Amino acid sequence: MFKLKLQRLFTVNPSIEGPKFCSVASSLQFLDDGGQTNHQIHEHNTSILSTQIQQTPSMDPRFYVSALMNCKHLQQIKSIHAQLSVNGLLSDLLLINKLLYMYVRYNSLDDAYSLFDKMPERNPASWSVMIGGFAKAGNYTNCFETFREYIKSGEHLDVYTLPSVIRVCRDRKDLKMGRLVHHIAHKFGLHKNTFVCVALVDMYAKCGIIDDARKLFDIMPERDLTTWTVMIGACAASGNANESLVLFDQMRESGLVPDKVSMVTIVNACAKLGAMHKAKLIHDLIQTQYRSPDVILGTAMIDMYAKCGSIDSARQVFDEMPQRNVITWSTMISAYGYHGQGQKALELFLIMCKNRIAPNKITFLSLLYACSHSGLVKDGLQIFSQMQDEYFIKPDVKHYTCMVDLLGRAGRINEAFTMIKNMKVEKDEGLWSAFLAACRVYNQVEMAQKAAESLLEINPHNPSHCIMLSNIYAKAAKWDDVAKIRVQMNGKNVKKTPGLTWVEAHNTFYKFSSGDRTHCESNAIYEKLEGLIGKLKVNGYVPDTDFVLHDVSEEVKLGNLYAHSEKLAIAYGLMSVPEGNPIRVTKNLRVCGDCHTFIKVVSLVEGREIIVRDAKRFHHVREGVCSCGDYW
DNA sequence: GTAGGGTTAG
Repeated sequence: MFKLKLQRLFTVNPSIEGPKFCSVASSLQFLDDGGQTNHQIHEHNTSILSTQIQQTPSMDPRFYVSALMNCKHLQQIKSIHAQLSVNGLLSDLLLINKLLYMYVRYNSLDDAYSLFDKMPERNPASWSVMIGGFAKAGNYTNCFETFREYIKSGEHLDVYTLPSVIRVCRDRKDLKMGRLVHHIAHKFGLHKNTFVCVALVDMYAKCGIIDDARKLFDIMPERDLTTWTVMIGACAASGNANESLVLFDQMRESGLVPDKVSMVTIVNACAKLGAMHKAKLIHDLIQTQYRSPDVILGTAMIDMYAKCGSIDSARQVFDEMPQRNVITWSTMISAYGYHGQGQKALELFLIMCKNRIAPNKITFLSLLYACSHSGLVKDGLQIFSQMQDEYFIKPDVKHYTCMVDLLGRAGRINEAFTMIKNMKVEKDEGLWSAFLAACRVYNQVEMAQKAAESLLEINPHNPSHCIMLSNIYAKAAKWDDVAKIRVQMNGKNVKKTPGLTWVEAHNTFYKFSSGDRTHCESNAIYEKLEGLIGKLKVNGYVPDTDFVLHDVSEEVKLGNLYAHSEKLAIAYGLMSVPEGNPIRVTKNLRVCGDCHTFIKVVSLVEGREIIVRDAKRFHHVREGVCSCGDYW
């Protein structure tokens, strides 16, 4: 139909060629795309179009502008470019800028630059399009270089260029350049522009300078939805998701209504925090505003509920979503993984394949992770082969790490080591750490030493490697070696990250550190804990001092264990969370083995469900049994 | 011609 119409038009107007032809063709295509079926309207529009072309002089640059805008292929742009050359129109700045813009839009930066380079004169738009093009393409060197030329050229700097350049600084985490651009913005009086400020806030935040980001945010003359959203996301990214929630409320109080993007940002903050009470409130808010979430928002909500400990709510959101993509499915598979439901992850993968959703690298990573955390060694090995043989996805170091973890947890240390030796991709810290952790569980001191040496070679400054090796020596009672590492660590000024646990009660979080006495009900908490441990011992709980990692006497070891942050948090949870409700606990590190046993016995003796989110996964503990199957 | 969104090993 479309072809026919074009042919007819061409017969009526044989003079139509090049850009005019493109323009007419695109317009007709547009009419077709609009589902316009009325034949008469078609005829009418077609005739208006041809009359216009006949009446307008062919040298009018406006024609070429509209023809350019209608281009659908790079080849069309090039053909118009050639026509402009022939007609001597390459001195029209507006037209060249449009051409430049189209080259950038169709990712042909070489064409764009060769045009830009030859331009006899340029205006700020020319610079901005070229620099923005380099920025979007991730061509940092050319972006900065062209920006430098722009500044040097003495041409007026308008507001459009800066955000692109700042975004590049953000992506490269180039704080030095970022500060320089900030300085330039001041110099040209553009530092109060909202677009510039938002880009700067985002840049500082992503470079880890959250204080500078916040200062800038606080003094901004006007804050729109995007500004707030950037700041809310920045807080969550810098580890202060609680502040994100505070800002979100302030934003709403200021009269702004969150859109989908800001909802996604706050949903993420909630996921980071693991705050179930907030998750429900935000879900309600989303439901009042939208009939159903879009793919991105829905996916974020699945992740939020999963990370807040409710795999059932996550699945419900998943089931109710009108549209899902590979990321949605992968998110749900990951969720089953860190909730220790490997079998469900595998089942979901089968359904996903039946639905003809093509899995990607991350889907497989989530599957392998799920297998490793549920002890499904055979399935994991099979998935690993399937990924390569059926889907032709090459494993990267993360997939190998999962495999090493899978084999290592199952005690198949030699197989894991063979895999590491034979793999063709570069080995990193994570890979060796996974292997080292397995060596530690199975007391393979010599293998552990190999791993630790590789680790310290890759990164001599990472304290956790030193701590891990010291833990292995401690477990093997090699106290001399422990002492040596401790001395090394002191010399390097490396310290162990302190363990912290939060418990959710009275719609808020209470934080505990090891041996904490800062809570106002501290005395009662210790009393509760003491009574609890007495009760537990009667039920067969024996403190496991293997997990105390200093060379101290048994008595002192017991004392340290006794006041671990998770024990204090759970004691307080028992006091303050109403009976019948689960106790929700979040720990910044992984739960130690003794605390894990403690939690299981508490769940049995007190008849309480305890949901623990540690640095890597969830433990659902009920009636003395943990969902991780003691396998974490 | 300029700013903000989802999954991922240890």
